[in-house]
Amino acid sequence: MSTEPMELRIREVAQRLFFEQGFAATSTTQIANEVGCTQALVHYYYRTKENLFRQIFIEQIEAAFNVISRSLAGDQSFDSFLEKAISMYFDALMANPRLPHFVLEELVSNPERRKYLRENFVKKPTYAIIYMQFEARVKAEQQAGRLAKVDPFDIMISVASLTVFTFVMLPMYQDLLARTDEQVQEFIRHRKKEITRLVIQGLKP
Amino acid sequence: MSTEPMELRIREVAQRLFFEQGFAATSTTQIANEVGCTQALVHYYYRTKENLFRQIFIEQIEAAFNVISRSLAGDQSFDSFLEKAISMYFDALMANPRLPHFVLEELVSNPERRKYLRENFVKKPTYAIIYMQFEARVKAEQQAGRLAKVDPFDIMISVASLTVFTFVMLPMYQDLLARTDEQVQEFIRHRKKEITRLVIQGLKP
DNA sequence: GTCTATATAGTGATAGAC
DNA sequence: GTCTATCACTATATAGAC
Repeated sequence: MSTEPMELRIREVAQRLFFEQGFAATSTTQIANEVGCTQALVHYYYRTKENLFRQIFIEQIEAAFNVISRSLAGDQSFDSFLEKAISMYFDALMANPRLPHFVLEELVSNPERRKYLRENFVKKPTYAIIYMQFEARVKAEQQAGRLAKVDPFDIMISVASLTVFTFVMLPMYQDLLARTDEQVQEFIRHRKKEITRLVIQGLKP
Repeated sequence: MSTEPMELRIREVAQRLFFEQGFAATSTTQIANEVGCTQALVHYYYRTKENLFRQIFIEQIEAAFNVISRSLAGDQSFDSFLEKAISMYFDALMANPRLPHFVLEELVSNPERRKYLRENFVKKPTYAIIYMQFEARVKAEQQAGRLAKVDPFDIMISVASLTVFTFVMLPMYQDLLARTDEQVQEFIRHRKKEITRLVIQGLKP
């Protein structure tokens, strides 16, 4: 039996279920059952299911943006910088493998979530500045002839595609090809190495 | 007013709604409303919602495998081969931009769909042979020193990641950055070029 | 703070009239 | 082949007792 306050327990169980099943497929009744309380209590603390979801969603998006911000710091060579950034994404996501699918699915299928992302992150000067620093860095490398002439935005999208897809496809890999958890872990580590290699080699001038 | 038979009209509307909203978020009542018939008629023709969905899902998966099969034929240089394959995927998906999200989402969130994929495609000798031909081709190129020593499976996954993600992220791009349809089209064409460049450059020895 | 009970609305599916 | 009517179920949300 957990000793945590109910409000927190509800939220933790809700997060796990939203991650596993998505918003639509998770009911407040199921959350209550797994917590061991009544469905009314879920609504007592969070009023609506949407509200409960939003709190969890916001927290996860913030955490993701923090990782991205930190990954762009440092002044090593550009190759080391790319390697470190990709490594940080993979490490963060290995601790939370269902996060990419959860965030992606909600952003893609629900315009309200995109609106939230736009208002609270994309428009925020903090994040705009961070992207501009990345942009400047890329252009400097290109001026120096150390990097292929590729739009910085493309670099970002390509790294995101390769990283996110690795984790989104995990249920398929697990189901179709892997037998043990260790094999799945090994697949992730392998993709991390190959993606790093592909991107660095692919961005050579 | 459409002159097509009801059975077909129901299926077409259902496909559009499943593509736009996914299986869970689409009700047979909504399908009926948009067709202009009663909900009972949907069940008369297809008995269950699951059954209606499966017919559509199967058809789409088959079409996708056909494109993949055809993309692996030919005996040009490996670079031309990669370029042609990626080009075919993009052309097929530009005519059907919501397909990647639809198929991915259902495969990721529903074990039954993966089971279907496994039984009917992955296990089928036809497709196993096609993959082995691709594998042999890659290894030959590597023997000849024209290609980096990368697992053929990694090449497949990387191309899939980059291609699929381009289309899955479209609603976000549209919402956050693009204003017109033409800009979206241009984004897709741009990514097609950049992905082709990245993969070819990234696979150099 | 936690419960029981319930209002309200929506779902997939079927029976039976025409 | 298409409709109306309805069943059994589940959902979110709230009112009110303790």
